[in-house]
Amino acid sequence: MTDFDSRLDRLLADAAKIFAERGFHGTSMRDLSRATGLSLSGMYHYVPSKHELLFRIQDRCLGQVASGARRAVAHASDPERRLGAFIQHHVVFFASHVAEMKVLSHEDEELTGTMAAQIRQRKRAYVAFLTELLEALPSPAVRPQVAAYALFGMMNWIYTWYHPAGPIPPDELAEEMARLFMDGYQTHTPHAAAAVAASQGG
Amino acid sequence: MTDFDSRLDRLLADAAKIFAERGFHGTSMRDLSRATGLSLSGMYHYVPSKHELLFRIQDRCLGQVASGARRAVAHASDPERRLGAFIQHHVVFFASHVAEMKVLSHEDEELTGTMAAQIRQRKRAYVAFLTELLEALPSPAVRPQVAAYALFGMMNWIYTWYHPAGPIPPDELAEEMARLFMDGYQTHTPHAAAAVAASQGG
DNA sequence: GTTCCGGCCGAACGAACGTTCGGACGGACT
DNA sequence: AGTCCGTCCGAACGTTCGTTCGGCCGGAAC
Repeated sequence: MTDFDSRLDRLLADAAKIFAERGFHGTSMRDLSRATGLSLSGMYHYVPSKHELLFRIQDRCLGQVASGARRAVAHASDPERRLGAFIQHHVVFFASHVAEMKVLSHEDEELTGTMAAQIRQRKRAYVAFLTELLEALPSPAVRPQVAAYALFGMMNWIYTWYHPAGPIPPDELAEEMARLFMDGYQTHTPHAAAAVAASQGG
Repeated sequence: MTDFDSRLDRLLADAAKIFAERGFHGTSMRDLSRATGLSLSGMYHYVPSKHELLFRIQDRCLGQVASGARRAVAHASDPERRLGAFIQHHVVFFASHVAEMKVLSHEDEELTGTMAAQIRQRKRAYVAFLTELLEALPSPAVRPQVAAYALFGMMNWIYTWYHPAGPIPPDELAEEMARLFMDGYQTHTPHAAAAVAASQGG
């Protein structure tokens, strides 16, 4: 990796943090200048525009979750474990890349033209990937599409309340969300609830 | 209701629509002027600032969901039905007030000072209300707080993909989400799945 | 030792921003 | 007829925005 590339990476990471804090429109290039230590005009040697900065952040992050998910799912044998692996990976990845994932989730409609189209397409592919996992595991009551969006909502909402350094470790949160999605909050089917309780020694 | 108040209501509704489309920071007072038909300075007869406009939209909407939820829950007898009523109401309300609810969900960190504090407090109360419903209905595997945020995520994510006029009617979506939250996607407990399938004649 | 070039900057550009101000208009009161 | 007040406006305020431009600087190339 060249010197230029590593400096660019640093810029993207810093920018993601500020975008996550103040929002894309709420952040000025001067804010980024202050946060990165680069001068206002200096940043334009790494990126041709503020929008491209957002695009690069989103595109890179999307590539990382998607390829990570594919890798995680590949290791699992049956459809149910595959779905579990997807959830586990997405939640843990989210927790360890909060800024980028918040920017990816929250600044969804700020890009236009080609950049917007490319991000939209990659997002669709990622959603389709989950939908296929769900279709391989049909539910009697819930449409796969609805289930996919509901699950993404559950997981992506994380950035509004969850603190990775708080009392709940990321992998525990992932486990809890996987269980919630697969088995439900489960209060009115005592036998199933008891089975789950027994299986965890509680 | 005075003439002034009804005009203000109209302004808030129009502004909510534009805020939902372009975001708070992405919307200029000139955009709102164009959309409402009022002049740029004319709008300042109804509201002292752009931020107060956002606050009024959020505050009113929050009051409506919260009181609606209380009303819906009051009619239900047992804890499980109460939770179901809450979900049903929240989803259906969301679907019929998409713009306002999107602004309420998405423009969460744009207010400051007193206005931010007031909205934050009312939101906390609304979350607490759901958390109490969940605590009255303990789950063996999922913490009520996690369940509450997961459920809100599932429901509030709606604005990113759901179209009320599309193939899925709001009350059907609500039903599906309630079932998903309570029973889970349910594929590995055949007896429970079969029971649900039988109960709906499938 | 001179040239060259990538990295970086200060200063400035025109445009757009939220907000203000003085006044125009018209119906209700005296 | 004259006054008042709520409604609304055009024009402008100062500020901040994203972006550009000309040039400085230091090390590599010749």
